[in-house]
Amino acid sequence: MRIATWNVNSITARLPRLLAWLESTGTDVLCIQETKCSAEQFPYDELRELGYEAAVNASGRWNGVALLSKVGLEDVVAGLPGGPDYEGVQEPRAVSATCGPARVWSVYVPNGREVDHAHYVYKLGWFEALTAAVAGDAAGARPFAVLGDFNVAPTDEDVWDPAVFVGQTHVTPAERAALTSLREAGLADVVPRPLKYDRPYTYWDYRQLAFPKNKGMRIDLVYGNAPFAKAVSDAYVDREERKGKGASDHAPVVVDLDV
DNA sequence: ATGGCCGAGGTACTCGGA
Repeated sequence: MRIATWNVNSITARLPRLLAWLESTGTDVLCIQETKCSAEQFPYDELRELGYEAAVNASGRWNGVALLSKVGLEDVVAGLPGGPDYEGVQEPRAVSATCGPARVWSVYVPNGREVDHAHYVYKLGWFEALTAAVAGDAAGARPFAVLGDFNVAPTDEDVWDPAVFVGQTHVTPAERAALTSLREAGLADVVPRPLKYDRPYTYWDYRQLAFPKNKGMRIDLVYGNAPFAKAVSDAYVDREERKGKGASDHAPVVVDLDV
């Protein structure tokens, strides 16, 4: 089974590339972030024609997540149970379902904006609720994984120049400790291989030629429990999808499982 | 080739992204 995660930065803007990519890769399950669409705008029909069922948690121009599956989509939960509000709103940042042999979450963790900003406090609270919500499945015998845009670079090796990020979000000890807590709950960082260069970055800013210069970050992560991690036969970042006109600023992370 | 931001809402420009 092939499972992947991709922050598409608007499913409407990305639809032609998304459909072509799904067909060319034969992906069975895709976790999508930043759909940036309302529930009504979601392209169910186009995806159904390619054989995908969809579970969607989306409410407009910001955020929004989805799960696509060709191998079944059962017991869908929209949202993060026990998750915090931001400015009084439960934002659409999580959706989970059982896809064939695996239980899967698609998550779009809050950005945080600036260290100690209210959004940063929200980000840490969101991680805390996520860890509590997944603890049971993480310790279970069924293959289980949380995939998505975690908005944290796990180590200094996961940013193109650590000096540039000093004092900024995505690299702080508190954010990295949140990832450590997830690992302590039983999830392992399934690190993909890069298709070029030495580091498996998944995000490159649109500005200042960041992609051609490989000024990237690894912030799109696959956190799987032991049965999931044991089944991984390959994992890679599809940087080809970051090329050219009409690309997202994130590349897909693809994981092949023997299940 | 991979090239100096992009997308949504709404129709000027602001917000969010990391």
